Amino acid sequence: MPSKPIDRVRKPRQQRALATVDAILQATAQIIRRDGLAGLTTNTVARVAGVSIGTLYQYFTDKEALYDALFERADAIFAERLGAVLPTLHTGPIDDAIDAFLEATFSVRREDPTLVREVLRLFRRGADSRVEQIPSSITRAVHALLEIRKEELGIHNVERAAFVLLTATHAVLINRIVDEQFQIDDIEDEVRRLVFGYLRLPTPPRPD
Amino acid sequence: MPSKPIDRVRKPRQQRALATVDAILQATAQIIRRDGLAGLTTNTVARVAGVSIGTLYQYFTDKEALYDALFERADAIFAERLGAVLPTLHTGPIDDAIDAFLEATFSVRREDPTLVREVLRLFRRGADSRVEQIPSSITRAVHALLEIRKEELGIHNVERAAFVLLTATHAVLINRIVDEQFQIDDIEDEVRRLVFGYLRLPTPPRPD
DNA sequence: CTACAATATGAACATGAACTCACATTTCGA
DNA sequence: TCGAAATGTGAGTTCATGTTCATATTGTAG
Repeated sequence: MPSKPIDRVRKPRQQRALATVDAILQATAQIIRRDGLAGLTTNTVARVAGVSIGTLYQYFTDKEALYDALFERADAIFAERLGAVLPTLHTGPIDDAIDAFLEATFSVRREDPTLVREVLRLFRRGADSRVEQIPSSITRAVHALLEIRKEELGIHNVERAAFVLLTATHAVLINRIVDEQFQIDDIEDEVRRLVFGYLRLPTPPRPD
Repeated sequence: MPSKPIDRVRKPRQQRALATVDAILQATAQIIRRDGLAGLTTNTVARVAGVSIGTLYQYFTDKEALYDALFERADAIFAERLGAVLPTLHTGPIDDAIDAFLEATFSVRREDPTLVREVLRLFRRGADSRVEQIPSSITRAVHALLEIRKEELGIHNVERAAFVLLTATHAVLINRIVDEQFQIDDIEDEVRRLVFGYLRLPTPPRPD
C-alpha cells in the first residue's frame, strides 16, 4: 500500500516526464535557496523550471508536495551520512565518536547550507497540527550515540540531552548562514566547544 | 524628527481611542499566541478586537506596524530586565553574574513564552534586505558582560562567544515550548549546564 | 501509419487577505 | 446647543497566489 493512495497525480513514465519532474524540483530548490520559503510560489516554480503551471500539477498534488520531496531527499542524505558513522561509535575513544558525528553534520551543512537551513525550518512548524522537530534520522542517530555511551558521559536523561545538543548545534549552524560576519570554520570550532563543554569533556584538537 | 514622519496614521487623543488601540494590540498578541504569525490577518485582528477594519487602519499604517508595536514592547521588557542586572556584573564571582543573567532571561521567557517565541521569530528574518538577529537589547547586554569578564573567562572573540551563547540559549528555550515533553525547570537546568560548560566553568547549584 | 496513452499548456477560476474611502457616529470646547 | 474635530464603519477594491480544466502536442505500441 503506497503512502499516498488516492492521488490524482501522474507518475512519470517517459524520459521526458522524468526530466520535467527533475526540472521542477531543481527550480524549487533554487528558489528556496534564493528567496527562502516565503518566495516560493507554484507559478514561479513553473516559470523557472520552464514548464507550465498545469504540468506542475500533473506531478504534485499541491505546493506542499513540492517541498515535501526536498524534505525526503535532505533527510535521506542526513540519514546516510550519519548512519555510516554509527557503527564506529560502539568502541574507541568517546572523543572520536563525537567528532565523527560532528564532522558528518558539518559536511552535510557545508554542501548546500541555505537550502538545508530552509528545509530544516520546514521541519519546525508551529501551532496547530504541526510538529516542531529536527528530522527523524538525525534525532535517531543522536539518541543512539547517547544511549550507547550514556554511562561514560554521565547522562541521566538521554531524551533531554539529545534535544539540547541537537537544538543548540543546529541553531548555531543555521543562524551563522545569515550572520555572515563569522567564518564557517570558526563557527564549527565553537560548536565543538559547545558540545564538548556540555558533555564536560575537554575539547580535543580538531581532527583532519 | 519622529521616526515615522510622513504618517497618515491618527494619534489617539481621547480615552476612547486609547482603549481602541489597546484592544487592537491585545487582539494581535492573542492571535499570535494562539495561531502564530501565520494566523495573523488584519481582518481577524479587527474582529477579535471588536472594532472595524477601518478603525485598525486609523492607528496602524499596515500589518507590520501591528507587530512592530509588540516588538518594541518585548524589547523594552528585555532591556529593562537585563539592564537591571548589568551593574552587578562588574564585581563578585563570575558564577553569580552569569546566573543573574540567566535568571533574567528565564523570567522574561516564563511570562508569555508563546508570544515571546513568535516575537523573537520575527526578529529573525531571512534572505533579502532582512536581518536575522536577536533583539538589540539582549545582544548588547551579553556583549557587555563578556567584555567585562573576558580575561577571566578566557574568551578571545567576544562577538563570536556572544553569538554562540545567545543563539544556543534562545533556540533551546524557544523549541522546548513546542516540544512539551520537557519541563521548563529541567530545560532551564540544561541551559545552565550548556552555558557554564561552554565557558568551562563548573555548573553551580541552582540559585533561589 | 494510426490510435491511444502520456505529457504539456495556460487562460480562467477561486480564494483570501491587505488596504481604501465615502460616510456615520461620538465627543467636547465654545 | 451646536459645529467641528475626533473617532468609527464595513462594503468594496486590488492584488497575489493556489489550483483546475478543456484542449493541444508528443510519444509509442501494434
